[in-house]
Amino acid sequence: MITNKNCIIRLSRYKNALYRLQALGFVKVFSDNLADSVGSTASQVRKDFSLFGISGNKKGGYQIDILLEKLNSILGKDQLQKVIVIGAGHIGSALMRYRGFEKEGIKILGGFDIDPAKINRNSVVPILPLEEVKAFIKAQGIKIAILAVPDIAAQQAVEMITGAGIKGVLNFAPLRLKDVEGCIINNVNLEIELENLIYFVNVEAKIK
Amino acid sequence: MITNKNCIIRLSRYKNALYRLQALGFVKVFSDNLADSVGSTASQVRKDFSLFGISGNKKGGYQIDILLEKLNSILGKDQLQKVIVIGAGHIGSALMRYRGFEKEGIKILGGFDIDPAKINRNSVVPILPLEEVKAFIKAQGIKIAILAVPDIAAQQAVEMITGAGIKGVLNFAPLRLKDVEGCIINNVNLEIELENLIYFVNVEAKIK
DNA sequence: ATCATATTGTTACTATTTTCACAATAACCA
DNA sequence: TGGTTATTGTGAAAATAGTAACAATATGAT
Ligand SMILES: NC(=O)c1ccc[n+]([C@@H]2O[C@H](COP(=O)([O-])OP(=O)(O)OC[C@H]3O[C@@H](n4cnc5c(N)ncnc54)[C@H](O)[C@@H]3O)[C@@H](O)[C@H]2O)c1
Ligand SMILES: NC(=O)c1ccc[n+]([C@@H]2O[C@H](COP(=O)([O-])OP(=O)(O)OC[C@H]3O[C@@H](n4cnc5c(N)ncnc54)[C@H](O)[C@@H]3O)[C@@H](O)[C@H]2O)c1
Repeated sequence: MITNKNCIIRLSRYKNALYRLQALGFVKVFSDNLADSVGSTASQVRKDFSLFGISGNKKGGYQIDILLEKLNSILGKDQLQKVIVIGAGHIGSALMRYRGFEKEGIKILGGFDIDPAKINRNSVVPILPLEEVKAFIKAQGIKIAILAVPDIAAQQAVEMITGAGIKGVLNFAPLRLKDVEGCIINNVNLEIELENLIYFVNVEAKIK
Repeated sequence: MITNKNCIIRLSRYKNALYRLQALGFVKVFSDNLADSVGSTASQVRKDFSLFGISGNKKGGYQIDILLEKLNSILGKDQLQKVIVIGAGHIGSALMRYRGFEKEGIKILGGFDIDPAKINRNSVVPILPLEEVKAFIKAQGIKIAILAVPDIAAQQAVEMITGAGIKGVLNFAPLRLKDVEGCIINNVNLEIELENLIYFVNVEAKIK
């Protein structure tokens, strides 16, 4: 079982590139085409596929539609992925208004907030009171949540939603949440992303 | 010169943890304390420090204030980091309204948009017309930009701002931008982040 | 039908990253 | 003061990730 995060990210990139190639009318693809479109190497592409038992045709490359089917299945794109957002503030609202997730088969079913002023049951993605989140998760069988609450509220929120059945959290609050048994917590820490970028820009500047 | 991105991310985490420890009244810290607070190992902490020539005291651990000074210097936190945002839509606005960057010494000086309706020279972070971006970058000596424009606009936007002196871009558009000589492009691809999380949640579910 | 060629799939190799282990030594204690 | 102990700093080992090489083979050309 593959636990290499970068490898899975590459699979997403291959998938995206394949849709583009398909839209351009291509029916098959070679490992080096695909490598070019995602900025990788042909070896890496074949190695990645090999890890998942994906095979093509000697001299014939890979048939795009079959490849897409396999990648989509690995990535869970053969079923609609239901997601909720906790915290309907700046980031939470931006995510809920974003149309890009739907064409990726990711549907945000609702947002939840403690601030009564944020509640709106009639918006495209309804914003509901936090008290309803547990029932909602259970009723809809939701596994994935995006956490966009202030950092002081994050730990408690995670415990609440994992208690109700959430198995994966994408956390935007800039702190390390305590591991929860049976739940994967991934972080999007934009402060750290920027700090990282700044470091590498400075390093480059020093070389010259 | 260290090019290991994860290592630099860990430095950011150490730094953040050290501020928390300092706020709690601690003056010195041991590698295993620090490891605990960031979810790493004592060996990893000492190795990371060793790579940057940071040393502590045998049996005495590390003095937090000195350590912070060194980490801050490595991470470029000893000077204000000026940033601009291209695209004042949902994500761009959320970022510009976010107060969290300032306490990290990161200041968003302005946003730029092609849509005249978005322009607002009087908001806390002024939103200016895109035509002014080149002059602004040069006048203010800006090196870092956050790109929050629709994907079709992203490539052209990058070329424009790198031409004016931008050396690092944090790109939110879900596509691979062509490398630009002398500029580092890091991506925050939230579709892929979610896809990744979904994969690992599914894998966990299958194990059981 | 045969041959030359292009491309895969996998194994072997290399590089990078993390972990381990322990000598060196500063701090503390009796 | 001398001995004991806790902790660092680092080089060696292990684990992980990525690259290269090439045998196997399907395809298309003649
Ligand atoms: N906005 C950004 O650009 C940005 C950038 C980096 C990190 N972040 C992080 O993302 C998180 C959200 O940021 P934001 O700017 O959207 O903040 P925000 O204040 O705009 O929104 C937070 C929302 O969460 C709600 N909330 C508070 N406690 C809650 C709880 N227990 N349960 C449910 N909802 C709750 C609030 O009512 C508010 O609507 C924060 O942790 C912030 O540090 C934001
Ligand atoms: N909103 C999200 O939650 C979200 C999630 C994932 C990815 N993204 C990506 O982030 C980017 C921005 O998303 P958004 O939701 O903020 O979009 P948005 O449409 O709300 O905002 C985009 C803004 O960019 C401006 N713009 C267009 N072309 C421009 C140009 N050439 N120069 C300057 N400004 C220009 C538009 O006028 C608009 O104000 C997109 O690439 C999107 O795919 C957004």
